[in-house]
Amino acid sequence: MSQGSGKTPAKRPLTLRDVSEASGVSEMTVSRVLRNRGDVSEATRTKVLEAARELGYVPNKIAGALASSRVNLVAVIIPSMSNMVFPEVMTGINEVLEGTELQPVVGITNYKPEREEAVLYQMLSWRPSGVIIAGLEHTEAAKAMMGAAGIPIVEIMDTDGEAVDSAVGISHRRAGRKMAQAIIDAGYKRIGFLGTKMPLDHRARKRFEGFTEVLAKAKLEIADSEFYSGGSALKKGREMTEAILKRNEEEPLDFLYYSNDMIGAGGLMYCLDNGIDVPGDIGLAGFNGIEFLDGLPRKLATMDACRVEIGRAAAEIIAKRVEDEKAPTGEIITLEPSLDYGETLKRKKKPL
Amino acid sequence: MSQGSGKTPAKRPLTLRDVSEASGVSEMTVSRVLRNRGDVSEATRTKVLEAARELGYVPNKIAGALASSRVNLVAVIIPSMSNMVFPEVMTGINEVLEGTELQPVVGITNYKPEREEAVLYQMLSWRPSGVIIAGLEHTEAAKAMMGAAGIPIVEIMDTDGEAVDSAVGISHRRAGRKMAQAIIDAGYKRIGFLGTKMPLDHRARKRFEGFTEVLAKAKLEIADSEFYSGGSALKKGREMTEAILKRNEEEPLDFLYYSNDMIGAGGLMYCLDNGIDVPGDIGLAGFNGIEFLDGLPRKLATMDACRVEIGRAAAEIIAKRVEDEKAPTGEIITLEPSLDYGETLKRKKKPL
DNA sequence: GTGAAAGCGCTAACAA
DNA sequence: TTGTTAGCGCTTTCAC
Repeated sequence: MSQGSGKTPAKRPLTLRDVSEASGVSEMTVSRVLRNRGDVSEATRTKVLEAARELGYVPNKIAGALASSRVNLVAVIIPSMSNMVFPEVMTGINEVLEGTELQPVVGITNYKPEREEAVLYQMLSWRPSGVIIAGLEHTEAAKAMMGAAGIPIVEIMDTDGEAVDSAVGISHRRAGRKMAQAIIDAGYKRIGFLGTKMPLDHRARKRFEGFTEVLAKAKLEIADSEFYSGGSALKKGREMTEAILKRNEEEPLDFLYYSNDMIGAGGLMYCLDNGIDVPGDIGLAGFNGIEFLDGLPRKLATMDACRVEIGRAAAEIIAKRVEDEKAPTGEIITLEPSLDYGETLKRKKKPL
Repeated sequence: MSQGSGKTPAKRPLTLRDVSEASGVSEMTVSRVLRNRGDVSEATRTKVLEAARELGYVPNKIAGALASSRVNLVAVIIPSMSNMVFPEVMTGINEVLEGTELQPVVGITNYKPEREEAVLYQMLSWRPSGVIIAGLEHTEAAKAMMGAAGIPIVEIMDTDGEAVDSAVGISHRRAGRKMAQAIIDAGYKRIGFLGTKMPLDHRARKRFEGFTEVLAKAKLEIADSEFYSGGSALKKGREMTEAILKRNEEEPLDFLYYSNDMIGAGGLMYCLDNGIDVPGDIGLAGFNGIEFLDGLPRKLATMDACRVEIGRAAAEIIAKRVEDEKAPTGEIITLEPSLDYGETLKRKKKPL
């Protein structure tokens, strides 16, 4: 059976040569069999496969990759794994890569540019076949590395800016604008903003910019805002909502725009627990369109960030480029975020 | 600056030799500088570093790993990334590995043994320094591979069974027993069970077994049960709760035990929305202790699975073994799951 | 259909 | 402190 079970003590890892000797077939042919390359007679193929299984041989990809200068790894570099959004992007990436030889390898940056640079460097040192990386904002060094890597690079989530190579995402500015317009159309006037205290979350920033821009055109502005960092987002949503509402009792807010669905859900619960009429007294909206929202007592208005689709499209770009060296570079795919009114944002008062 | 920016067109990836030529220092010494190994004069060190930066050189770990037969990768093989529990395990693993040269590489199995086997094979073919893998149940082939790999293997989450090498986790049987005892002590009698339809989730199964075992000792048994698969767990929790309660109206249930916190949260919301007195009319409990629960209108009783701690301990075992070849193998660490009564499970009626 | 020779880009071990 | 010589385990290439 396996190397460990009996005869041979597990010391030196097995090599092709061991399989070659055990099967009486040359290393080269063993290699061919194991990779399903070239013509090999059924007889030798069987001999080799048997010997390999018998020994418990696991090929050494390090050596293989060095010799062939082909590495079937795709580096995926994202800020975090704990906020529901990136796991969904991963789902999309996996869906596509499962149909290929390519394997995703994930690196986490925690929204820190210098960490991103380090992770990218580590990843590139394994000479992956491609890179999928969140965002368009990177250190100069990171951009230089990606520019010089000579492999397909896909920047995801965001298309408001300059891509190194390809990009797939939504315009967060546009998402912010769209939400602002819906809120204005519904007749809300005193709008509060609640978000994360993350100067480095460029996408949240861009949404905010688009949002305020449209408000300004309607002669409105954010009436008050509240920021948090760390902790249970649901709980923070509650707490911030309570704080911002209490702070504005003399001149009450009539809408709360949350920078993500989780704090939005917390806010919704706070309102419901306190008998606040949503969306009558106050409207609410989040961002992301996480599946989770379906289970809430009332469906939160949100805007879908097309996460799975972004993952899929990004992986497809890489797969295509790996398959065909001459596939076009610099492809930019802008998805359209869709607004879900849920049950916490009134529809437009009157048609335009 | 970088290779791409100007003079040299990005074609062949840069090698040590390029840096060697650019700096007029031997390849060997360049290698030493880049790895901070051995004594190198400050002068040459500077020359080399400058040349490397100038060219935008990124070392080739494939070649390095092959030459040194050292790979600073730790394979982490887990069933899923989308249920809050494994991201937390990852947090623990990262915390520890960040202090070392080691890098985690994650593979996802979707609770499928054959997928696990394939992922393991892929991972081992990169000759990682260690493996952290969820669960104690694997295919025979997978166990053989791990046995023969000659690297530290840590099976995590569960300690009810035989480990290949080391293990860190809780006893899920014990967790089930403990929860059953608390429920019985609180005086509940008609207990419903709600869980996932996942024959391959061995840990859920073991909890269930421990749970029913203790009920049996108290001459009780599960009055009814409900299972789901896929979809929004929160929503499913609601739906299943409604279904199981309606189905038992003539002889009402007084406790619902959920196999995870997310469906438990859905059930809690259902009860609150429908004016059911929790934990008076009916008690509720989940499993996992996810941070998320803090934001609910009422804190759900749960049992902490020690996820971050498990990740930390597993990573520490690997790190120790990598550092010291002769560190002991076969270490088993059993953590104690702690019961959190929250606000949905009454305390014991009277002291024993 | 099969095998032999020559590296892939780096590092261990030794020499200078 | 620095350089030289052999590989690491595979695949490429070319010969048979």
